[in-house]
Amino acid sequence: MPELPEVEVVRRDLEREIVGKRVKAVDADGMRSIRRHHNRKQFANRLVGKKITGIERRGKYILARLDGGDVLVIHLGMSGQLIRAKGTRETTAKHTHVVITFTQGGQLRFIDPRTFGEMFVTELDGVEKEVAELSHLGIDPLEDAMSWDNFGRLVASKHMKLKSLLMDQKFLAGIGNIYSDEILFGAGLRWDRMSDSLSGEEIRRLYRSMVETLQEAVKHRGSSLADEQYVDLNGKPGEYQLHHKVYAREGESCRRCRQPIVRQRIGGRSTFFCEACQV
DNA sequence: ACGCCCGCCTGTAAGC
DNA sequence: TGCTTACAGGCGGGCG
Repeated sequence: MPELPEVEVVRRDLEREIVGKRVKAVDADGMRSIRRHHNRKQFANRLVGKKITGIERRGKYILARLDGGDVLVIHLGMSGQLIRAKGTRETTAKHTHVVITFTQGGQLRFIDPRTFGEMFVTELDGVEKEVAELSHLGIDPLEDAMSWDNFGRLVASKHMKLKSLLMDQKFLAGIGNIYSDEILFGAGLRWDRMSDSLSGEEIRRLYRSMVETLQEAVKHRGSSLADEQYVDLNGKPGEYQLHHKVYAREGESCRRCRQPIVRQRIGGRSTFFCEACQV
């Protein structure tokens, strides 16, 4: 369940590790992970011989720019991992779907048991030079700086429960189940508060909590939970789970008021919050 | 316009 | 012990 902070950690790792490298070979084990392409050869052909010139992020998507203008887009889905390998001799993990080998040696491997993730190569579109396939994405909370009152106007323009709004990728790109709960705790707001009911003070708290929570999570290299797969490019788990205030803490005492954290299931998903601290 | 369900997936763990 | 069921949940699509 990599969300914005986990994807940002991997982006930074990739920036250090693969920028400047040239693709020598591409192996894909089937079509599931590269489903936007016609076949494996077509996917490989758009990568082989290309040099990686930069790594960007849009919400939960990683964009690896290639010389020649194309972009390799990567989404980790629920269980995707990008892992650096020294070479072919390193044992291949189960569910490895794509292996990119560089001319300078070294590999980038895409491992994804649940196969919700994907990779595709596309061109940059139009004057804006954007990825057309990602044009539906909303504001990136860390990349697209904006004033809190502008944020407030956007929030108030919707009539949605706060958690749904935070997780709506068309509105804000990058926030999922873990960080929406953590952000709302930080803001002292319940998940089911309506977005057009917030006072100026509450808007400020929400905006501040969103930015600070995501930044803190990046600092601690993201969240790795017992039942999830997230690790960085070197296979190392994150540590932000140790700082979670509510997520996966049902029955444990609130770090602020000592009352037990409550779990509610909404639409098949778990939501964690403190009934005393969040109003 | 929004809420909610489904289908896509596999690994893990709890329940019978 | 071994099978079945629930759960984890991002995302797109469909329906009310």
